[in-house]
Amino acid sequence: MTPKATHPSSPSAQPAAAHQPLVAVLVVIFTVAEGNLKVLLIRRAIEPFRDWWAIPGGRLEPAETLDDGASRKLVEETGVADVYLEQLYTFDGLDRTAPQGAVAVAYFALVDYARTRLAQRTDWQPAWFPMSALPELAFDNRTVLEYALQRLRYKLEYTNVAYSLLPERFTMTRLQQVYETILGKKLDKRNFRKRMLSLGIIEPTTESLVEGAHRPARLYTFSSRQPIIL
Amino acid sequence: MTPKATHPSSPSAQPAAAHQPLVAVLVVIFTVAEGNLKVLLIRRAIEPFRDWWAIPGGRLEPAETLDDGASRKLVEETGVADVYLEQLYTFDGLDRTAPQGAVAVAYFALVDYARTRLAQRTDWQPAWFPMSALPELAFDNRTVLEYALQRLRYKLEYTNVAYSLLPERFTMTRLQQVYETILGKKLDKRNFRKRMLSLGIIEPTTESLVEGAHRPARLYTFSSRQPIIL
DNA sequence: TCAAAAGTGTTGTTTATACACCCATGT
DNA sequence: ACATGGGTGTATAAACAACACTTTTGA
Repeated sequence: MTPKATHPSSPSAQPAAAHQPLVAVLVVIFTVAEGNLKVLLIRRAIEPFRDWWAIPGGRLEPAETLDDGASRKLVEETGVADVYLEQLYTFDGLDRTAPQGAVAVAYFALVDYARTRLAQRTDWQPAWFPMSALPELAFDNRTVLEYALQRLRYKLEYTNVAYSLLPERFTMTRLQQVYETILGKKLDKRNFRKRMLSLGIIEPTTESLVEGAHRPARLYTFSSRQPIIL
Repeated sequence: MTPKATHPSSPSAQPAAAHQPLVAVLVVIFTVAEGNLKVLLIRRAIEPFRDWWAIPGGRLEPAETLDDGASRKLVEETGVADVYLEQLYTFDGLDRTAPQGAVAVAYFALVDYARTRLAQRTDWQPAWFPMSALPELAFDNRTVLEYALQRLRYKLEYTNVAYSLLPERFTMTRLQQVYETILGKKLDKRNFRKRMLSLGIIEPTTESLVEGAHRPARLYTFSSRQPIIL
């Protein structure tokens, strides 16, 4: 959803160019891999905070909407489109190097690790970091990540956004692991299965996955791959 | 809460001044009065949409944060401070008169009608409108109002934000009317009282209010006048 | 036949809903 | 004494939490 609007000009408005804050978009990209919730960070190539890790982002292109800018950034960094992407919050810039001020419109996205192909750039070095082991971050990007994580945890409880973290077909255990990883706690297997099925967010397929020296696991799919509030 | 952050400059960043979108703040100010949920609108004094009704807002002053700008607007229009005020969403400008684009950071506020003193300005004419009988609005401000109303309804269910709509002391019936007005439906009196008290969001005082030819009503206060997630 | 993960039901507790009468007051 | 809004409890249904054993497979 991207409603659009703008402001009435105020009588106290300044001359157009003076002190107009810069606008940037940030995209917090989450994935679940190897039992960890991971976030994509890039290494800054320029001052300020040169060589520090930071949330990917940048300025809007001419005539680009915020949503479009966020989508573009996401594709540039990971190669994926059509994933869950929502506006998170708009932060005041702490970038003291921008004397006119800076405003960062943050988004967050959920991607299936297996589908991502990170941009290979020597100046940029995008890489996944576990949320539990973050490096030191430029600006106050840590605050942004914590805010995004909190929002993700809430959304997981009352929406089907997990669809964006998993492939077309998956086992119930795999889905449960994704929930457990993000929420940071163990869940009861029977209650979890009951809930997922009774809420109708996933459906069994006729296929199963033979994986090891044990009973094969039924494969499931999401009933909808559009965001749904339960 | 106002976490702050900014962006890493991108290698694809444009020259600093070109196509930089304008930033404005919008403040959706709600109150409950006369059995209606009302919103404060102003009449635009300038083009575009001159003489149309619109959500109050404007540009930031030099070195002003978004939260500060929203607070300032709120005080300018209503004279009240220390009320519930939160960032709502950032909208893409549809203001085609701004060729470089425009971004509107929308906030919403809840005020006690009895405490407000509207600015008396001939060029500005702030006035309360029931959400159920809005005039035609400038830009697509209607979308913003609907988004704000939806958020308010959600918040009412799982927070104590109603404190910002009522005076220090109030009757249980008054509180219930506020909920009913905003949610747009009748609530059961006994269940409502049980819930408010068991969640601990309000507390009885020793006082009561003698009002008419019937039993006096006990007065209550909010346990906290800070926002609390229940 | 053993190890490993998949799969499956019941019970108790908490939370939400529905619903009707008595109470204190002013006129 | 009556009209007005204030105030109270109980029974049912629904949602959630706790908990242990059997099944299917490969080695």
